[in-house]
Amino acid sequence: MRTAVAERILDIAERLAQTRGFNGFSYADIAEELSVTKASLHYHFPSKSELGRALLVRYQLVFGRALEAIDAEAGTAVEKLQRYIALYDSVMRDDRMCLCGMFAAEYATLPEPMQEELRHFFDANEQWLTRVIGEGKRTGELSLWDSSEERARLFLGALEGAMLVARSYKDDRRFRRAAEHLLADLQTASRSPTLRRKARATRSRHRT
Amino acid sequence: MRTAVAERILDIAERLAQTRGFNGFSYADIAEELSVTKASLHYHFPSKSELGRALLVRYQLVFGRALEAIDAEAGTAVEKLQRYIALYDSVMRDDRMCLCGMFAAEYATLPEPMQEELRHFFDANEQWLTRVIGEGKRTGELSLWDSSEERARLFLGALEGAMLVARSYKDDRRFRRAAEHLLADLQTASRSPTLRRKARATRSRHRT
DNA sequence: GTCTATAGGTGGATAGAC
DNA sequence: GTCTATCCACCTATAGAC
Repeated sequence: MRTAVAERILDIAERLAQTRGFNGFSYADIAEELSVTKASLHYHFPSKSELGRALLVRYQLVFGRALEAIDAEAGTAVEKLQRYIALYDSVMRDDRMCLCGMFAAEYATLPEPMQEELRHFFDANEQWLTRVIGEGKRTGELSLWDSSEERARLFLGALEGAMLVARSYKDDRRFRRAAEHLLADLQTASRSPTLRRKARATRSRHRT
Repeated sequence: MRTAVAERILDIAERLAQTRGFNGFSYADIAEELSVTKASLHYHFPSKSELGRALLVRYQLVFGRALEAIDAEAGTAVEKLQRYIALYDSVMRDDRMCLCGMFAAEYATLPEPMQEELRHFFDANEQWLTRVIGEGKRTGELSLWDSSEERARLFLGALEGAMLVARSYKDDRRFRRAAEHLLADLQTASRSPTLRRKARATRSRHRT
């Protein structure tokens, strides 16, 4: 179990990381906001690398619990995806970027342990989305011409990208619209014969 | 007209910015690669802020010319979008992130002149995409249930996000697949009555 | 234009008193 | 656990010789 001070440090560091990036804040920033010295912070998190890893581990834990709550409470696949989008939306409304989207941009500069945790986050999200989209496919709520996994990857990437761009305009409606349209596409992605031909063509291209 | 040395500095800075971010490289990095001293760099670009702005201005110029070339050479809207995607794909194959996607992540830490140039880049891209998608709509190549502008924003954001995530896996096929599926959605986004109802609902929600 | 030298600041991190 | 004091590496930027 982590101390209350450590949690406060993580809270502040998380917000700074989500707004300015991992390379965009320092121990001095946290220290000032918490009204302690930099040295005190090093007692709780000896290195910034360890602080960053702790941020990612906690973020995944919270995110994972949120996904479990969605599974427990939401009925249909569409409802689940709507609540998944709402998770991202609440981050945007707080003028933040998804922590992992932010770290993905800085990937090349991150210590290896953080890179590993980051991939783990994306893997877990893709797996959850793949499952939910697969459920929706089976129940007939969603109609895709491609695989649930491909669709999950597109979905995740598109949400991250929509956040990224919307932040430059400080316009969270931009994000919400993109998210809604993305979900609408899933619910309707064409059943036309033309489309099915394309799907076959795309799939065969990927096999090569 | 800019000197050859200034161009080389921009080339190196651009690659560093696209891989490590604007806050992820220093004058020392460029100096070492160019085998000159840091002081020499300041002769060409007095401050890092000005260097960053020069990067964005040149990037937009090159990108803008590429879009003009697409307009001149490509026939159909689908061909244009394919070539637009190819622009991003060539960046990915070089293990880079779109410069502007990268800067978008660091937005909060950028000097104001760079923030302005960044929004300008996204605006120009959205306008071009809006026009091309609108063309495809009129010719019947594309079938969307929402506006060309909304679709353009989703398209741009989704490409940026797909790049962002794919880079964490050093897997450019990930990006290509997402891009292909995104385009396929555009070519087919459902004509079903169910969809049209949804479109009306979405539009009315946005009016409020 | 490029160099040496350096200023002035901030980064992460540690030692040791309390 | 938190502090003061300090280290050293690195950052952007400038002065002035060549």
